[in-house]
Amino acid sequence: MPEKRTYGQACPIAHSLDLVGERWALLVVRELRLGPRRYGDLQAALPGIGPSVLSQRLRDLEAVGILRKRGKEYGLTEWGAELDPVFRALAHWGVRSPVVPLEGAVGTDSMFLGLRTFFGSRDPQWTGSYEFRLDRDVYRVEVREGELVSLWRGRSGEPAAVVVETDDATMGELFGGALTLAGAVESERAAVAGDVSDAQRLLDASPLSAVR
Amino acid sequence: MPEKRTYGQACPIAHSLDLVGERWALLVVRELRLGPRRYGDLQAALPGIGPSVLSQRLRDLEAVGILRKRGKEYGLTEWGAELDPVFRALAHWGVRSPVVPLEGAVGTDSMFLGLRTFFGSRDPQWTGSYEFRLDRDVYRVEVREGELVSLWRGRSGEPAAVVVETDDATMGELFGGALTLAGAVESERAAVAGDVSDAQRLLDASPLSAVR
DNA sequence: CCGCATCCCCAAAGATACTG
DNA sequence: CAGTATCTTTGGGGATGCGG
Repeated sequence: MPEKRTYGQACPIAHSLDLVGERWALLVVRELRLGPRRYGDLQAALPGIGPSVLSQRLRDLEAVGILRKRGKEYGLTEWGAELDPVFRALAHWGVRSPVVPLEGAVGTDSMFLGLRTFFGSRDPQWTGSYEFRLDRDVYRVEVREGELVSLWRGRSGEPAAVVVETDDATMGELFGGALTLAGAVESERAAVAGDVSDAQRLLDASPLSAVR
Repeated sequence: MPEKRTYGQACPIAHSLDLVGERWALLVVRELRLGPRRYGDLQAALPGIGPSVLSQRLRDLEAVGILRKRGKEYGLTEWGAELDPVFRALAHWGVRSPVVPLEGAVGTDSMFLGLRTFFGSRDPQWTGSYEFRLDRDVYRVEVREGELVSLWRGRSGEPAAVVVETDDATMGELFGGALTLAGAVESERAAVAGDVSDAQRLLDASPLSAVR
């Protein structure tokens, strides 16, 4: 039995990289940040990973306690979820990259993860709950006293104050600022139950354009 | 010419990993966090890396603008230095790892990087400058109004208020809390010019034991 | 010496096929 | 759908060598 390949350093950074530094590992974890997913979901979200590598990563990450398999779903453990600051730091650094700009289609997960990462508001007056029903997934967002306190895939217990129903493409335009929610409702590309301008506020709270 | 291997995703996290996600890449950057180093220094600090991989990483990291070669020294660019929050996040996560505890000798760089990462003090009264002369390297630390404002390898312009001269091993014990600076001076394992208790305060400001 | 390039070998990743 | 099995390709680890 060959022993696992490691950097063999006492440094906590090297240790972290021993755990999540393998190719694809952090991207697998990223896919679970908004909630549990199944094997097929991960494979679809990570084009190019190949089934054997995905299996390997899932096994490794579970072995060290970053994720746990429950039935057919893989979900982050509490400790795995604590990688959040790492993702935040990487994302904040990455968007400032002078290297060839990012291109390609963004999935809906990425949009909401971007909201979580770049959410900016300290308005203590602002409290609200939002639900976005898209083509495939539902996202639930909770803002309390100006802080984004929770953001998950899938509907939550109690109903949200504002419910937005639209398709993935329109959602992208809404997050990108190319379209306002009022405009989308006007052209019947979105339906809203609740306060439209309140939901618009949430869309504006992720200053993606301001960062680049 | 085969085009570079990339995750090919628009996500800023994936993009970051395209830049620093290759094996050894982040550890090379880590070695430069306290100041420029030469090829041989890096090779010595990264046992097992192998010369070709090190060359490759240095070339790649320079190509994307994370580091720059000046004469024989490799140093971080401003953007490269902005990876600091990533290292902080990784270190904070890594020390909480439930996996087999870190073992092995820690270099002096790691000790001072630990100080930078886990420095905890908000005492606005505290301002001071410190120089540590060890076996091979000199480290310069600056605290202003309770904040660690600078920490570099090599001596700085003006002389520090407190100068500690000792060997690497003793320094490790000092940071680990196994030995007090007063005790080290007593047993002639360290020599101090300036306020001993002031320097001790700095050593105590990195609550390594409190973290685990 | 130091800073690499070269070579060889193995382990990990990519691609595809296949099975419960 | 959820993976395993197999094959090929690529990249990393380690030793050696060579030029400045």
